[in-house]
Amino acid sequence: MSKTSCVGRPKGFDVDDVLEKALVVFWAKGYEGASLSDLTKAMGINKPSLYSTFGNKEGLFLKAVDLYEQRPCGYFRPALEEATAKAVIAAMLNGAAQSLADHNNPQGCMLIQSALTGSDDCESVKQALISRRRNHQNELKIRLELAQQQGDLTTEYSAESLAQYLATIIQGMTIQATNCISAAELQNIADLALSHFPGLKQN
Amino acid sequence: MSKTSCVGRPKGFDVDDVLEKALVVFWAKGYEGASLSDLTKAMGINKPSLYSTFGNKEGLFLKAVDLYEQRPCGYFRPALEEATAKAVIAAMLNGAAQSLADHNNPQGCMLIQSALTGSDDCESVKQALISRRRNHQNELKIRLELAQQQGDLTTEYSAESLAQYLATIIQGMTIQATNCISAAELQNIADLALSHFPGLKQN
DNA sequence: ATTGTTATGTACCGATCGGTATGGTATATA
DNA sequence: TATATACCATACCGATCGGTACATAACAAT
Repeated sequence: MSKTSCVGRPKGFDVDDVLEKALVVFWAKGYEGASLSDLTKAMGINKPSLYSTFGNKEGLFLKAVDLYEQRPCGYFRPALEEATAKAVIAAMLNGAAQSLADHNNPQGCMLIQSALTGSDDCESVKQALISRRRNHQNELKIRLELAQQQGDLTTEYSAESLAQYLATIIQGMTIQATNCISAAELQNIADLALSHFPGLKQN
Repeated sequence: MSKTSCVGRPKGFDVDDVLEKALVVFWAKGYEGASLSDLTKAMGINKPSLYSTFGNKEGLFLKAVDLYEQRPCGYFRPALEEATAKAVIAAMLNGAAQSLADHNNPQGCMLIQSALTGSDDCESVKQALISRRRNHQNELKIRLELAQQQGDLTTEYSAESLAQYLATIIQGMTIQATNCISAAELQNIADLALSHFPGLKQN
């Protein structure tokens, strides 16, 4: 995408590498809680390098969010690929439980907690995250509609309602994950949710 | 409680009144997102008055959180007083749906969103909110244990698990409420959760 | 009216915020 | 080797951050 610059002094750092470092800082401290000195320290570069590469703080954050959604340990997209509604929902809940309990990562979900509140300056970032959350829920709705067509999810409730319900439970789990609860407790929540999820056929 | 000061110049404002104004600002912008100029402007007082009355920003915030939990429109404590487990859970879910949909308030739940992330400076505030969330969940657990003793909640699942599960759903609803969803959608989530809640007997 | 006490308004504090100007340094092309 | 180009380090910018010193204003007690 960005043409490899063939002239001039080469960059002294790997862009993807430092973006991962920035991601962790934003994930843990939020958009406004992460200062530029926090970021540059973690990334191992200084401000002019950051600005020439990523534009500004907001640009860096949005690229970090892109990375967050695309990283291989994400559970959302793979879950959508499961064969049945029950398998999709199980993969979502179990994936959330495992991912949120992973202590190699900051606690909680970056899409939710990094700009839930903030000063007026971060309104655009807040809206960007809300939009991503809604997009996720919509992708889930489309998958559940397909399940209803394929017959492995009842039509007692609309796919939209069920997608919203599942999204709510997962969002709740992301908050619980910030409350220092154990992996077993998170898994227990996932198990309860799956075993009582509306509209699932027994297989 | 605080003895009425009978000497010296009287305050030019009502303490509870300005605290309510501060509460709204913290609720909407979070602890760090709310600046002192935001606060003093909303409260109609200036900084020395704020500091002499509330100590500092953190003291003001904690007193605002106290007020948040005690205000008459809170649904949590009244729900605990309901007669049966099903009535308690229904009151929680319906109360959350109605409260979160009320556009006279900022979106979402102050206990969750006002310090979910932030700079290192706000660690004590974060912990204070986590502690309050856990206390709420514990009060709910105790109520559900009573329900199990009284026989209107099965013992298939522990009261602790069920309290955590309900807390998760409500916390998820508070996030959904920040995503600009409608009152009807929130109520629909509450209805789904209640009709599929584990351990409830049919009455 | 004087005194003691408390509240208020203004102006200020050092620190940090996000962001940038500048000059030196390292590399590819010619 | 000369030159153009891009990166890096430092030092700096105005604005805002949370918090406070100080003088004045308003009240109660005397």
